[in-house]
Amino acid sequence: MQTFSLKNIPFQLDRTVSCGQAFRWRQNEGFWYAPIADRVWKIRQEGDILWYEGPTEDELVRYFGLDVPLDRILNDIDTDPLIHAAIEQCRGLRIIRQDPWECLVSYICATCANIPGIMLRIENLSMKYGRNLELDGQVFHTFPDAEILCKEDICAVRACKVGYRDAYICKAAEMAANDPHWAEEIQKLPYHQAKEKLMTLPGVGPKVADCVLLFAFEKYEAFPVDVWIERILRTKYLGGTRKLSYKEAGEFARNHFGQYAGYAQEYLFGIREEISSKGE
DNA sequence: TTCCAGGAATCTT
DNA sequence: AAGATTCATGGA
Repeated sequence: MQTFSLKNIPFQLDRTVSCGQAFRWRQNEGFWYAPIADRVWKIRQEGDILWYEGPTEDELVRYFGLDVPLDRILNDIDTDPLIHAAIEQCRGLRIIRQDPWECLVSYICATCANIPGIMLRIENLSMKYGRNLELDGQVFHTFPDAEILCKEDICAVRACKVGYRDAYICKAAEMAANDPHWAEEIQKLPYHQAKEKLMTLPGVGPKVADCVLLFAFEKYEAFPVDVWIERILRTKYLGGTRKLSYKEAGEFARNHFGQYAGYAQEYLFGIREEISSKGE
């Protein structure tokens, strides 16, 4: 087991892995476990110490974005009382740098589903098509490569209970398998062009594209607007009754929160239940 | 049972 | 350019 010192590095592991941005982390006896790429990662936080095994230190820092100047970003987006409260409550929540392929399929599976439902679908796909890994007597499954999924029949994929998303997943697999450099190309593009390119895939609309850009491509202008975020913007920021269009919501947010609007989105998402249950 | 969920595609106005 | 409908599934 290795250690990493978080001195002067704000980080909350629990919040970061359980806030709904990544779908494969599970807690067991004080540790968080997840299959990341080809290995199982095991990690826990005690104050400003991380205990971990699985990744190298560089991989750990990169995945959790520990090299990102979080305090500076939070200071930058801290433009009103509500986001201020979210920052107070969630400080240390970081945006994870996920694998682009797994992230893409995950958010294709995320449409019209709650977080437990998304996790189930990802797990089903991985159990059926991934490879087995084991740690501490627990079995994990790698996320299936595009090269594997693109050879699958739509019906076989559908058996993973992905519903109408079956064809979308197969199409995405075909794209990724035929164009191994797709992710590098997206990475190079500025936000709006990267988004347009992702949206050429069936099953990838503005919301899914924004999630993938934010959680896998470090495009922090991306501001995913789901039903929760739309409700918060409408009732707490714009005081309106009319439902906001996706474009309106995103433009307002980027204008209001600035270049790190994506972080603001994740912090507001982090307190979505509290906001919604305390009445309009 | 009913309603809802990190929506998108397709059809109607 | 906006609305309404449909899609499939599981959680609450």
